[in-house]
Amino acid sequence: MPELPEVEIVRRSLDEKIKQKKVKKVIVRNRNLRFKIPLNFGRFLKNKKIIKVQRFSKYLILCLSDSSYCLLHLGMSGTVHLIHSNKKNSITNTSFYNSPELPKKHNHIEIIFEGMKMVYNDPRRFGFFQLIKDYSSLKKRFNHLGPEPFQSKFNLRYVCSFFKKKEKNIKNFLIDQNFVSGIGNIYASEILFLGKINPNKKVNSLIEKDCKKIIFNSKKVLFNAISKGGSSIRDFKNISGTKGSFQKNFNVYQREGLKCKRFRCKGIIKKKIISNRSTFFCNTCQK
DNA sequence: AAGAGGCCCTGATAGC
DNA sequence: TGCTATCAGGGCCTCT
Repeated sequence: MPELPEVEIVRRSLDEKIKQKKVKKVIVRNRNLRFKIPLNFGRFLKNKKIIKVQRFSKYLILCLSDSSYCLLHLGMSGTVHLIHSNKKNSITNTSFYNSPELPKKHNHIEIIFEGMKMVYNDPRRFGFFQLIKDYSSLKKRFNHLGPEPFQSKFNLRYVCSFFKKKEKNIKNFLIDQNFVSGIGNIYASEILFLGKINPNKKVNSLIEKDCKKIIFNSKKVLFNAISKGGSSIRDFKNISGTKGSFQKNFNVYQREGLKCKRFRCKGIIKKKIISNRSTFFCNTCQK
């Protein structure tokens, strides 16, 4: 599910629901995620308040009351569920309602608050939690990441200078988090379609106008996706169980063999594997 | 240094 | 029905 827009949707509902809540208890059911959940995980979180929930790129950041942080990355298949209990003060037992949304398998972590708990589910285990002791460690943790498309640092000078002398194709760069962070495999294809740029094009052959289009459309696609509640493919739902609808706005992603949606374009959408990831584009209007 | 490729996992679906 | 192969929204590591 998760590129920047989907993570932002999760962040918003999480922030609304658990802000100012105090962690009463943590249950680690399965420590095996991308990084093994450390043994002190529960102890670290217990009795701390969630001041707010922030996000950078595809990372959720739980800001804790002692100025430490708990990072959460959803990987490919991570989902967050909030389960409300009907009875207060009975958190030691299993007195929570089991939401119909909560999967039976792969519930790794439960963070229990007054009256509700947050459950992290992740079948493929590519997601992770990380405990960060202070702000400078948090900065360091994100050091390798490029700017988000929304940041002013993601500007023409930055993009052009990054592209100089680089031999990789543009699709590859859009999903390269060192270059720009938050764009994943779906939105990369969509961004290139809007700019009429062929995903195979080498970045050192892009002209300034192309770079401008990439910057503009990166913001546009992500912004639109957020405003539609993200994309729900394979039944992604947000925390409240509502689906996003941006998948209805896909121009190319998962549209192999279908007609190009661009006005007057007679092209057919092609699918090509570029650096091991499916890439969709119109080979007529994307030059 | 940059780029290609492989790997970490489970589950859904397609094809036989 | 049941097998196998392929693919999936990400990130990190190694090798050249």
